[in-house]
Amino acid sequence: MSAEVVAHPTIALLQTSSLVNVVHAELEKMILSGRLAPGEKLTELTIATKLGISRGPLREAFRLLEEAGLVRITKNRGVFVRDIPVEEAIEIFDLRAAMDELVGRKLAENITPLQIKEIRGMVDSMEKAVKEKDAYHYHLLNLKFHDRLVELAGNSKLAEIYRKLIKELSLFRRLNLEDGWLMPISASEHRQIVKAIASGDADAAGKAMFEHVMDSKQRTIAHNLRRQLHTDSGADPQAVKKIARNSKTNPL
Amino acid sequence: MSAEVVAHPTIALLQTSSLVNVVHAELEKMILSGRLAPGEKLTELTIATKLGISRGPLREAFRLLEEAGLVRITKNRGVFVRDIPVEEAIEIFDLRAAMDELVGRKLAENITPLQIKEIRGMVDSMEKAVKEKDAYHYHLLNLKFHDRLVELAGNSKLAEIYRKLIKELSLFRRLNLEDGWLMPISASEHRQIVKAIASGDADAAGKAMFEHVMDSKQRTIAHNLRRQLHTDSGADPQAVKKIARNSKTNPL
DNA sequence: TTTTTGTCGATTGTAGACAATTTCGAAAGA
DNA sequence: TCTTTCGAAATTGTCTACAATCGACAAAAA
Repeated sequence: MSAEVVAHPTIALLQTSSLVNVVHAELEKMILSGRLAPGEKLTELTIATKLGISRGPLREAFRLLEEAGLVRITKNRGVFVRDIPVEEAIEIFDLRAAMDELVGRKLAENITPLQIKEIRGMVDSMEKAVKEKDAYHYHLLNLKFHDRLVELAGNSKLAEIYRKLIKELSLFRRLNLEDGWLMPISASEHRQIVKAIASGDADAAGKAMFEHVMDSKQRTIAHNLRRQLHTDSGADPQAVKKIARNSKTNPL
Repeated sequence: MSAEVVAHPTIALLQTSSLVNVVHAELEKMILSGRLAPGEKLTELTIATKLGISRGPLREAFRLLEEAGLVRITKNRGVFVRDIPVEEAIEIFDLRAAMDELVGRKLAENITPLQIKEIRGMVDSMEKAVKEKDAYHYHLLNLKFHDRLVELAGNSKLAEIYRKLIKELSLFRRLNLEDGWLMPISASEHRQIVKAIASGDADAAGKAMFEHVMDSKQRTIAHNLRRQLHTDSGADPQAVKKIARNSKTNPL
């Protein structure tokens, strides 16, 4: 008979993680944290040497990142951290809004009292961060809050795709971290979302989630356009206005 | 000044497609067509030799397929065509239903008369296939119909993810091709979808799309369970019933 | 000066070799 | 007969080497 499998952490790690997995995770972390900036070139030999591995596994990790939308691979040119254009960010926000609406509906119908307590606690933490004007901590809590909501909705495929979208989005909005003045608004919306979910009103919960994401989209896009106007003085104001308008009137 | 770039087909092909891309496309085709069946092992050396390439590019192609959810890679064990479990198929259907509802809403609001004519033509073709009892042709037209609808919805990210989901689903439901007796039902639902879209009623169009996918899910799951009961005589009827019930009462 | 062409260095694409691990069958033992 | 053990063959993981391609700069031509 087979003996009971006792997972020793180190052994389990060796069994599951190849160089490809480790490198993939490491690169993803570096990209999402911004240590590798959008547009930056990832030279194979440089990175491979830095990590102490050969180019083979690294190239495999690159392919994983490519399919996930985090890097762009151009033949004979190399690998670059992807730069998400505004249009794509808008599309992702619209898609996310739709998915989150579903999450809200689903949660309003199925959430347990214990889970309500849990997410209410997360909102409390976020309001605490607002009071302390800790934008970074708020940012992390915000991500965790939405991630947990999607997880609780009970469709793992939905959660998987949602997380992928969030990762891609973070390539676009990282520079948005500093807009601390928006935290109070965002926080009150979270409070409202939890309230709607707890009330069991699917329509209200779905609407609250949808609106929250669309508001977040407005804030992010507007902030980004403002920033672009500052840096690229050559930007076409007409085009910018057009994008801003579309981003408002196309809720998907 | 820069001369106009005239794309010579062969040169363009060489510039864009590396071995990895070609092999990736080829393997995907083989998986989706069923020539490589779910659960089947993909031995590196065998395939590399058969394709006349080395293992390096092949392994990179495997990573692309892995991230797309078409194969599963287990360390030191190898690469296997993924076998989509019923639970996951159900999740995908639910997700698809939600996405298609959005597609319906969006189309009802924005579709042009020319586009209406186009999709109406596709429905005509499908009804023709029904009359001729050409299940295979109907299947292809059906895929094309839904793909086109998503494309017309105007959110490329949505379309991209939708297509990915369809590919994964096809790993589950290929065996469903022969349920020819359901074609008339499906076809009439298509007719109704186009009608709702053309009427400009977003709610109706969204609902028609949603219901169509959920019906399709019911048909597919039921057919699959029936089939499993035939082959695996050891299946637990209780569990089957439970799955069937959940698949009905959890519209996401 | 401006444009074109040629060459070199750097980088990516692919192949092959070796090491590490798993699989499978045969032999030994219960 | 069934289980266990052992080892060879098959397969995957990783590395190194070589070929193909690109980008940049210098030299030549207009």
